[in-house]
Amino acid sequence: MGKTRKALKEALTDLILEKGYEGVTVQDIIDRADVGRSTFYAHFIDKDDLLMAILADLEMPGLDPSSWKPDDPAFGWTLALFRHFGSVKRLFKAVASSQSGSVARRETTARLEKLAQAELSRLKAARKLDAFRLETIVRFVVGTFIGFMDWWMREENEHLPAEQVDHAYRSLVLPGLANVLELELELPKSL
Amino acid sequence: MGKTRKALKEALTDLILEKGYEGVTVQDIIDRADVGRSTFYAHFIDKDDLLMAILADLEMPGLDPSSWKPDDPAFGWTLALFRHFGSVKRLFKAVASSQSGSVARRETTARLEKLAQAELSRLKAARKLDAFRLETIVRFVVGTFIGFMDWWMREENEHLPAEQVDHAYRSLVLPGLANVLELELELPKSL
DNA sequence: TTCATTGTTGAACACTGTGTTCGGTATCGG
DNA sequence: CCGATACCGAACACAGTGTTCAACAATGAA
Repeated sequence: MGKTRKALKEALTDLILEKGYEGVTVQDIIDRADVGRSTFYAHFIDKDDLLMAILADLEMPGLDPSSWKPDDPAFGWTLALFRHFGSVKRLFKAVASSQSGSVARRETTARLEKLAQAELSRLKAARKLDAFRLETIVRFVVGTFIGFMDWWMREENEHLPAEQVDHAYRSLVLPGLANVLELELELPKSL
Repeated sequence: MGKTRKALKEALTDLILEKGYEGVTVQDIIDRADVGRSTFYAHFIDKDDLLMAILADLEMPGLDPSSWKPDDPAFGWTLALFRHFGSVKRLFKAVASSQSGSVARRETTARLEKLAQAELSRLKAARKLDAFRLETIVRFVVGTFIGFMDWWMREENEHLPAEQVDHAYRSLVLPGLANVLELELELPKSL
């Protein structure tokens, strides 16, 4: 349960979307959640801590590298990722928007990097790469993914279906991977 | 001149590198610069304003789209950009590191987007694109560029020559562009 | 030199926001 | 009804911001 915790998380989510993370004060949060000041600090260390709790609510389910099969298409799971984040759009916007900044962003990035890492070591082509190049590629894959998420979450693009975003992502990112990994990947073409 | 202004800019640059933008207080700055509190506010509105002044010091010179010739190679100027930012590494790290956050980052991004925009409208292939796809591509080019800069500025990668960073950037980014623009670009291969 | 201008100083202040403390109240299972 | 647990909110100490002001220093022109 935790009715109070939930109220606090919802309050912060709302407020971030209204005026950005930096602009929200603890007072704002407890007013909105209708909760006493000391109660807030009984549940969370500070504002950042509450943000992390919200972040935890958008865990990525079913994106477990251990469930991948050897001949799944390369990076075939990106659509599922876009779909998942799309389904928790509101939370994602609050948590990963450029305003809420670094805290949550680092977390998300780290998780995605593990995914990409796993995918690359699955593809035999990655064997040719030393740790250094591998890290470059991982950052490229994840950085662009986050970039597309940011772009998708902008008001003008919100309405786009996950399929279209994924298609754009793959059109722009996969060719570069194919190039450096010396792999053949199915490339979508027109944007 | 502006001896005081200079002292303040140098103080903030130092301090950001030491403990991150958020952690620096106005008191820290004026102590380091050996300047009175009121003097600080006589010169700058606030900490952000001072940061912007530092940012202005890394203007990108000679990267003027109007100097490009019609048959320059596509995106041939990225090396010059990497070189330039590399030459003001210290400033760049202070100003654009993930810690100093959004303010400066937005500025830099906006400038780079203008560059990329200009380049795309120079390439005849861009004619086929509507504003929507064009914006996607611009964000991709600039987002990845900033991503590479971030990566380059990490302690472990600092020593890399601009040429190598540019090579990695082009290897990963250009193929995607070639794909969606239906262009032939000279692609560097191995990372 | 004298004088005015311009830049600088630092103490004092009001203000906003943080995180803690504590006595008191509400709620609820047993 | 009891006691445990959660919650309340006022009060507080603290850190940081941005402003104000009277006084001081440096410069340079007349």
